[in-house]
Amino acid sequence: MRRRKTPVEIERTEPHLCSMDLRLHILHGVPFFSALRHEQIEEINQQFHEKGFSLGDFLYYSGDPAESLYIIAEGRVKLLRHTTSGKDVLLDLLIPGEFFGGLSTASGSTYFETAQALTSVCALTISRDNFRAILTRYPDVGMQVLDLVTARLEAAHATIQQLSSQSADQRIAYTLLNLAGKLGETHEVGLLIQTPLSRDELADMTATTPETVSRVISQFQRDGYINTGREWIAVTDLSALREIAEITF
Amino acid sequence: MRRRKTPVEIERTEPHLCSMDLRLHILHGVPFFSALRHEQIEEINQQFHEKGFSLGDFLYYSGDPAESLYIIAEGRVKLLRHTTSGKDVLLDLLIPGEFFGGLSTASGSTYFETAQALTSVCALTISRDNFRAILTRYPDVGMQVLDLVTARLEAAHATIQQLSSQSADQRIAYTLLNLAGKLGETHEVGLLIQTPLSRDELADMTATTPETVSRVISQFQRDGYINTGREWIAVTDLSALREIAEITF
DNA sequence: GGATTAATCTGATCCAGATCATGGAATGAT
DNA sequence: ATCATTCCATGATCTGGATCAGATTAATCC
Repeated sequence: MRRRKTPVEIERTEPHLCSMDLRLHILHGVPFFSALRHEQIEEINQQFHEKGFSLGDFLYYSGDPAESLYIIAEGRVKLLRHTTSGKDVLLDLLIPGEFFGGLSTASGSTYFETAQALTSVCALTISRDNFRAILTRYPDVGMQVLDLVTARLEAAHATIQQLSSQSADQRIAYTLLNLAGKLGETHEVGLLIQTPLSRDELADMTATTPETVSRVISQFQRDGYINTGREWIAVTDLSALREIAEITF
Repeated sequence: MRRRKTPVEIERTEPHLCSMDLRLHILHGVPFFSALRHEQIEEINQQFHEKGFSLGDFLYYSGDPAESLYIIAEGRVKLLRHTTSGKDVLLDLLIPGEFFGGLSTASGSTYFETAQALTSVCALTISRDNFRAILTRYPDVGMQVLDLVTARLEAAHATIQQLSSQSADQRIAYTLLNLAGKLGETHEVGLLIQTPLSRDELADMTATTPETVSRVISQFQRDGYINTGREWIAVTDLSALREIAEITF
């Protein structure tokens, strides 16, 4: 068997569970639990369950009863919405330590988004009520979760601004910068976006089509701003992309 | 002097402060304070300051140091972002009892949006740190604020989906439904959107142009779905707009 | 009431990017 | 190694809605 040419190094097929050690390590690493002591984490750990998923599996669908909150222990998950026209809208791309799913009781009892595994995934789940009890019991944790949600709201507003006022190549440049910032790892081909990422998915993130993404990406490569291949992209010239995206701050 | 023809009934010019009675009444009415007892509200009231604004005044600009959180006591405020191309993006339209401004310490220390008065406004402000202290002290309040921010995030995601996948007339129909739901008051001309609302502003909310809004609005009126005039719109056929917006749930 | 100003409407033109169509290259299966 | 599949690149065409340009109408001012 030939070697794959992609520089992305992520397990993409087998589902798997995580060891108890990893679970505790993950929970310690979760930003909003970082202030808790080890015994508290161990106690909280009891309330979590573990679920494994393979590439392409759906963790849940939008419209399902929103009973659980998820934290990624390993792998990558995308949050998306389906539209009546069949086009998907990719809202977020989540990495280990991030939470998603059923958080609020106020906004109804079903998930608004669909969550799909981009790699093999190990996720920790907790019932919404148990999680809310933790937030109430440890106000500092609650405050950190609030800050995270606020940051996501800010990011969503930035996306709305992009969609409202920027051209396709600007939105793509902006999205690549975001992804590079969140998922980028230094690599010989450039700042490699460590997630399998197709033209289709990039189109779903930027409200464009795969054809447009392909054209823009090709141009970026010709201009020497990125390196790319089948399902991978690496940024080599951040400042050029920043200029295109008109990020001046 | 002739009477204005607009059916919208909102004080649009003079700034004004609110009486102490109104302040307490407002704070009691704020959803996330509703669980607090009167003495607690009175104590919290001490930490708020009062600011009056007239139509068009800016409460703050994006980029200003984010020191205060605002709660509207009276009037209407719009949250917007400026773009390099000069086009504004209108992100939210706030009514009495809603909060905005500096909430999180995590996401930097400046406002991400600009807040502008659509009417005369009386706003209550509190320092970010004092507000966060309240949230920590009363975890139930914190949880309610978290739910509100989560609901806003969900709304922002819905907007992203709209912008990504729907046509201009669908987005306009959707926005009118949203506004009617939030600001609509029963009136002889229909479900009147109780806020001065120009074609320009509607364009800034829907990522279109004033010309397109005008054409679509005119068509909606010809179709008998709405009544409209200079800076006002009233919805007469919600279900028709829902069908256009493809809101099937 | 008439003038002035600002919001709105409407037509004509144009273009970014969607859509349609096809060929090529990387991957996985056998 | 070969084939089948999936992803990607690129050309040709089409179109929704932006842009440009006036014409109308409502509100305010005097």
